[in-house]
Amino acid sequence: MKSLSIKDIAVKANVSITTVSFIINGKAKEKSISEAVIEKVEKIIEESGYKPNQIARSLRTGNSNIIGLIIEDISNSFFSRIARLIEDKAYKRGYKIIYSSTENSIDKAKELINMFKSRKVDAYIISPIKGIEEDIQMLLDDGNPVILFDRNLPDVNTSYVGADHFTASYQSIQSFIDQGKKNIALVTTDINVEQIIERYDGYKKALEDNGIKYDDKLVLKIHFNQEESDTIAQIKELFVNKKIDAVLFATNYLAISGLKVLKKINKKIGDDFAVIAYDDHEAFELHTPAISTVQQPLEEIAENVIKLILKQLSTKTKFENQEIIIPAKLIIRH
Amino acid sequence: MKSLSIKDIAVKANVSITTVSFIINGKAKEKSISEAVIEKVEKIIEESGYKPNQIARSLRTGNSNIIGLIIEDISNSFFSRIARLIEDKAYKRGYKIIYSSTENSIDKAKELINMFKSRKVDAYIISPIKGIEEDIQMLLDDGNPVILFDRNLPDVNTSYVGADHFTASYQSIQSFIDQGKKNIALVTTDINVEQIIERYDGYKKALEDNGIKYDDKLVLKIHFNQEESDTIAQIKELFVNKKIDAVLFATNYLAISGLKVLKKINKKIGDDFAVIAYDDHEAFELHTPAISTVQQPLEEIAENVIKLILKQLSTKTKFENQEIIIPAKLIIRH
DNA sequence: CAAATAAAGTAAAACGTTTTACTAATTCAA
DNA sequence: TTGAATTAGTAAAACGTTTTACTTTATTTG
Repeated sequence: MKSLSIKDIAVKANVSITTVSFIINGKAKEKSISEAVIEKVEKIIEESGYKPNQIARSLRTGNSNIIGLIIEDISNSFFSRIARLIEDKAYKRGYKIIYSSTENSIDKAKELINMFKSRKVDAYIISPIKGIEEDIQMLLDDGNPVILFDRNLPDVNTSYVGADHFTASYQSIQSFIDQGKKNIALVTTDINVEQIIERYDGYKKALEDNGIKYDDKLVLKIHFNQEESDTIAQIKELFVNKKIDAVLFATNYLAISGLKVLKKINKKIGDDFAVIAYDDHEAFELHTPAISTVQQPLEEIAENVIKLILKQLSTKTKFENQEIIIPAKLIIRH
Repeated sequence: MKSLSIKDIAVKANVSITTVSFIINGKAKEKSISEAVIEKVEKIIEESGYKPNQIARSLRTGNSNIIGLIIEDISNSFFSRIARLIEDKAYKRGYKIIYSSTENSIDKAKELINMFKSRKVDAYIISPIKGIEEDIQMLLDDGNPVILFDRNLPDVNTSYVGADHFTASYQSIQSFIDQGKKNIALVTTDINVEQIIERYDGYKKALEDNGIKYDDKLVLKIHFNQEESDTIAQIKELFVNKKIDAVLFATNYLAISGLKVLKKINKKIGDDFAVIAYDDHEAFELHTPAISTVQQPLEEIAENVIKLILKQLSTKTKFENQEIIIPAKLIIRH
C-alpha cells in the first residue's frame, strides 16, 4: 500500500501541486489562494490522512528539523535525564532529537558526527571528548550551529553550557575540611575532559588554600572503560591501605562502585568517614546514611542549551558565542 | 561552504554520475567498471572526504536505515539501558536508532508514530500503550516491520519480545509465602498494559494457590503521571494503616518511592517485613539491607528484538509472527 | 477606457541520489 | 568473417517536495 503523495492530493482536489504545497506550508494567504480552495484542500488532506514526506522535504529545503545530540552514554542517568529534558523542550518547538552514545570512543564520536552530517541535521548538541576538535571545527566552518555542554573543549570556539565544576569541587572539599577532615581522597577517572580536570583542580586548590599538603597517593584515577569489578578492586585497595577520613567521587557511577566497596569491607559512613558524590543519583538519597552530593542543574542546562540552539537556528547571521556556567548545588545529607 | 555531491566527484574523475554511484554502492564489479576507474574514483572520494547525502538516498530508495524506537521514558533506567543495548546492536548492523518517549500519553505516542512514518523509518520497535492499536495496525497494513517489546497488545497481530511477568510475580509471592508471610501487599500502577496486569495476576494466583484470601485493600494502584510526593503519601498510608509483612513493588520507580517511605517512617526491612522490587536498579543492591528484585533479561530482550527486526527487514515476504517470552530472574538479596 | 495593479493559480526546475535501459567498442565462436 | 556475447560505461527518469517565475483574469485608477 503506497502512501499518499502531494500529487494524489492535488489530483483529488483538482488543483496544482504548487497550490497544495502552499496550503500545507501556510503560505496560502500570502500566495493568494482563495478561501474556497484552501478549505477544499484542507478537507481532503484531513480525510485522507496525508502526511508530507519529510525526506523529500528535507532534500528540497536542506534542513531536517532534527537536532543531533551526542553524549557519552544514554544509560548513565545524568545523560538520560538531560536527554529527556532536551528532547522535551525541543519537541515543543517542533524539533526532533536523534541521540547516540559515543562510549568515550573517539572513533565512534567521529562516526556519529559523520552520520549526523550526512543526515543533514540542523544543529548539533555535543558533550564532547578530546580528540574530535577538528571534526567539530569542520562543522562550524560549514556553518552548522554547534553547542557543547557538560564538557568544554578549550580549542574550539563555540557556545558552551555547563556547571561550575571547579567551584563545586572546591566547596565539597572545603566542607570536609570544615568538618575537621584531614586525609581527603579523590576518586576520579582518567578521561581527559575539562569537566573532570576542573573537579581535580578544585580539589587541589581547596587543600592548598587550607594548608593541607596534596598527596598523590590519595587520588585514584580509574580507567574509563574498565570492568566494574576492577574499579571495585582499585577503590578497595585505596580504602583499605590508606588512612582516609573523607572521599569525593568525581562521578556518580564511581560513587556507586565506592559504596559497594564500603558495604563489602563493612566500613561505615559517619563521623570518622565522610563521602560526597558528584552528580546525584536515586541511590544516594536512599542510602543509609544518605549520601551528600553535588547536584548539577539539569533543567537549567537543558533550557539554556535549547535556547542557544534555537536562537542560532533562527538568526542566519553568525552568532556570537556564549559560555554559560551555572553553579552546581552541594546537597549535604545525613 | 556547500558540501560535495556525487556530481562533483564525477566531474573530478571525468566519469559519469552513474559510474560513481555504482562504485560507492559496491556494484562496480557486477556492472563491469574497470579496476583502473574504480581506483581513481575511490581515491578522489577518499581525498575529498565525500559522504553521500543520506536524505537523497532515502528519497530514492525508499528506506532510511533508521529504526524508530518508541518507549515510555528514556530517563527510566530500564528503558535507557535497553535503548543502549538496542542501539549498540543495531549500530553494528548498520542501522541507526531514533528514539523518543511517549510519557504514557496516547496522543504523544500517535504523534511519534506519525513523525517516524513521515521520516520513513525502516522498522518500528515499540513498547506500546493501550489506545494505539489502530495506529500500529496501520503500520502493519502498510507493510512495515513492527516489533513490540516489554508490553504486548493482545489485539495487534505482530511479533513480541518480553519477560514472563506472570511467573516472575507468582514466584516472588511464593517466596514470601515460603518465608511464612501472610499479609502481602502489592504496589502497582493504574496503567492498563498487559505487563502490569500480568504482574497483578501472578500476585493473585499465588495467593489463591496457597489458600490465602485476596484482599483488595492490600493492593495499591498508583496513578501513573502523578507527583512523587503524592505517591509517597499513598504508600505511607498503606504501610502505616494496614497490617503488612511483605510487599511487592510492580516497578522500580514505585519501589524507590516505597523505600523512601520506609526510611521516613523508620520501618526496617527484616524478618518481619520483606520487600521485592520489579526491575532492578542500582539503588537496590546498595540499599541496607539489599533489596531483592526481579531482574528482566535486558540483554536477551534487546538481542531478540534486533534479531527479529533484522530478519524481517531482510525477508521481503510476509513474516511469521513470533512471541518470545523470556524468564525473568528473581534475585534474593539479604 | 486604457493602463496598471491585484488576485488566483500553475509549470517546471531543483534538491542528490539510484537504477533501468541503452550504446559503443571489443572479443569470441563457428 | 560475421554476428553473438561480453566489456565498459552512460543518459535520463524517478523519488516527493519547495519555490521561482510565469500566465490569465479581474479590478482599480487616473
